[in-house]
Amino acid sequence: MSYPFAEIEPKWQARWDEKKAFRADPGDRGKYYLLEMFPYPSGRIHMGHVRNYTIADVLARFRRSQGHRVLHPMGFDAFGQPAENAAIKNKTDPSAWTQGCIRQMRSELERMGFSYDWEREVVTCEPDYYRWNQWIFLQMLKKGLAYRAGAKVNWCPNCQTTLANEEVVEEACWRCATPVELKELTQWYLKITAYCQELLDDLKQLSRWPSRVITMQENWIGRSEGVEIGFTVKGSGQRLPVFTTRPDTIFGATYVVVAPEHPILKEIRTAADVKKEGMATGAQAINPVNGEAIPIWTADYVLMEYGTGAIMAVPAHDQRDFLFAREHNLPVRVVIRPPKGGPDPSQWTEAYEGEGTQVNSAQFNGLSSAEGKKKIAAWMEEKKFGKRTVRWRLRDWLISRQRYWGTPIPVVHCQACGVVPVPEDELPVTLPAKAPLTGEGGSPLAKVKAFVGASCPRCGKLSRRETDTMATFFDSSWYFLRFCSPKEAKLPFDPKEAAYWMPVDQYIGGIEHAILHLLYSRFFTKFLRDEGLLALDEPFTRLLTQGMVLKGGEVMSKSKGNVVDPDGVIQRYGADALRLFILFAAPPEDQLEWNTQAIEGISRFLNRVWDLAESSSPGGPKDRRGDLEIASPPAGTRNDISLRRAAHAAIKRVTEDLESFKFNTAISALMELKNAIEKSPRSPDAREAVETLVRLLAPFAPHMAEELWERLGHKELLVSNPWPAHEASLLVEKEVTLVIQVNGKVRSRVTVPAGQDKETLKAKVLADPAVQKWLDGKPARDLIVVPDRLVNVVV
RNA sequence: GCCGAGGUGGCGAAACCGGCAGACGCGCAGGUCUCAAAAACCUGUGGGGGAAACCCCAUGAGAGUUCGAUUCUCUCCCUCGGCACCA
Repeated sequence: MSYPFAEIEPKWQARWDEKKAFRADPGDRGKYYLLEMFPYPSGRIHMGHVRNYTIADVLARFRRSQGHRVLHPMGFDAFGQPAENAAIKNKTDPSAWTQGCIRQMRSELERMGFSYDWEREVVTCEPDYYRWNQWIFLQMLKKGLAYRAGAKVNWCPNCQTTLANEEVVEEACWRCATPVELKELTQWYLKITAYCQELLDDLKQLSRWPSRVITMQENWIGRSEGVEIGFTVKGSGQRLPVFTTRPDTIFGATYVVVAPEHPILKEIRTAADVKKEGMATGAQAINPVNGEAIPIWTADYVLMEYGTGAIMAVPAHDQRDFLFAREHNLPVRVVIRPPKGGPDPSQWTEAYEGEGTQVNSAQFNGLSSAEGKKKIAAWMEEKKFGKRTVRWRLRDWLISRQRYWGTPIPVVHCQACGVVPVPEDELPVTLPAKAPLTGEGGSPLAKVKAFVGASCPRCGKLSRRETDTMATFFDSSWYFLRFCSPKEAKLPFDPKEAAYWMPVDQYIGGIEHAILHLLYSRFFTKFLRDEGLLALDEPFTRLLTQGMVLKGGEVMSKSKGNVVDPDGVIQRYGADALRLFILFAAPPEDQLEWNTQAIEGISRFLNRVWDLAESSSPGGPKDRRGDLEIASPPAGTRNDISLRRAAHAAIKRVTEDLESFKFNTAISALMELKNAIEKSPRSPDAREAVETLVRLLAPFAPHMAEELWERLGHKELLVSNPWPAHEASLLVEKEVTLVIQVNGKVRSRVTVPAGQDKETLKAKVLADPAVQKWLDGKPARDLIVVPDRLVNVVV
């Protein structure tokens, strides 16, 4: 029979709630802000949530018992398109749908025993929250960091809305995988590119982030240093700047390529059709460094959005140019001689992109290409042929969405005054309760007459309210600040509270947010710092990205039909067993394969801990093995300290493992302690060992730990009990068993007093019959001693 | 192609700073209890040889450094994740 988890789990959840046990109250070891990426309220929690939040909860409980003042909040990222789609499908409205989902998820999170300070709950679709989205937007507008621009934008024909660059994955919508179209639209952007350099540089401060996240952000920001070179069109003299990172190859340019959308094509060509894969324009460009006229081509391998939309082609030293030149019979001129192989390009099968020696490069001949790169760039700048410059891959962030369930963008379009911001004291611009939702395109808000009609804040005339809403990534870019003072009414957050709690000491979430959410949050933090509301550069000191939960080697998903519902597992095994399993099955960053048999094993472990503790509590029943009488130990002498030692070794190990997030080995240490107690049930130290086990178990299986703690006769809550400390003196070994190796192979063992010197050991080891046998009469050449561990006899 | 992470029993995984490879758990095998089964409990469990003592092999493959390598260096193979006409 299992221990009664179905009774004790709700009992302790209610007790913790009653005692407000998880409020962010003072502690004497400083603050600790622990945050998980808050969930999108989709209906039910899934195993990914369980894993994410269990990892965090163990840390929260551990830090609390160490005396930290822990801020561990939870909220809901409640705006967004899925709620709108679900509302259409279920003939309800997004607000009601979302509120229902939140209730459901909140109760599931409570059933897991997660220790949140629910008084700080933040729900982004509440006007109390999104008014501050609008406020932040207006500050950005004032600073020119929010702007409207017409451009070709990514458009998802299925979702009927625009997408940010970050939301396009392999040229398809990140949400529904529909191929993305380009559409010319006037939209709202945030100027994240104003912070390019800082977003890149400050990655260096994030030494506690996983390196792959850093790399992904670096690649996404994509800084390249190069030279913008002033080519001109032959005849008209019109400017045609190109961007290159390889100024050392300028003398090898044999043609110029412009993007098919390049505006210059209108000037130099009359024919309207532009062959995408590549065609000559007939026009020529002048290379400023040598006055040479080279043909201008157009091809779609040159992108209008990057650099200047035009390149100088150096087929000898760029593989794409090389292939293009081969195909169109364009000349190849070598200007970097490789260390091996000659400069005859007709022999080449591919471009040489490495370093070498400058040739065919006028006064720069003979220089190494690395030197040539610097000298030629400097020379071009001096001669005004071009200027050194930096280009970024990162684009500004498109935030307009043509959807209903989001934060209204707080501006008004006036015929006379243009775009006019809604005054701050009129915020929030409230989302109307009802709007005609069809999912068929166009902003639903545009069809709500009462919403659209607004008087211009400047001239008072009837104007049209902006009907696009904000991308929900806006909402999640600063929610961690709102948690610091969730009821603040004058500003998005109280700067004093933020100064105390920020930065987030530990952030935990999925790797899928490595770019979007984390980059946007870093941007917002820097902006709010520049606004004087924050005094820090980076919001998240330490980041843990947990691995995915798989079943049958695949991510759990409805379409694959391999979803394991957390609630079902709780009913069958209890929340404590689920928590323990998910921590034990794999290290937190690794993928985790769901295994029903393994959770049976965890359940077995918990039952045995229960029996051990019960049999040692006053009047408790006997253990199921029937031979334990821990409650009334025989009047034994304390000559055997092995169980005490085991208990204190467990304290040390679990503490260290928790510090370094090694939950799986921490749990195996708990299992070892349990095994040790079972082996010496009559030891006079059994009671202390059991209590230690219960205390160490508390962060992992908090309900069982509280219940057993109470049954062991304690009155106070275990959550407010300090974390145990180990007695170092107990762990000092008086005797050690040394491994004896001969030539690096284990041949024997010897038990000796700890800390014995080499000479004494040598005599002992050489006298060992097994060593004698392997020496076979030969003298020992050397003796390597690793203190209290190993002796290696070298023959 | 570039960048990042990784490859250890039948499975999930351990192994501090270069020092007993496989802790802990699952599974499996044998046993106890039972009319029987399940549950629970006990014992064993990397591969090979041997009656046993004990010996040999083994951390993707191959080399190197070292008294000693899962750990450090080099080459190669494979898996997973991210980015990708970025000039």
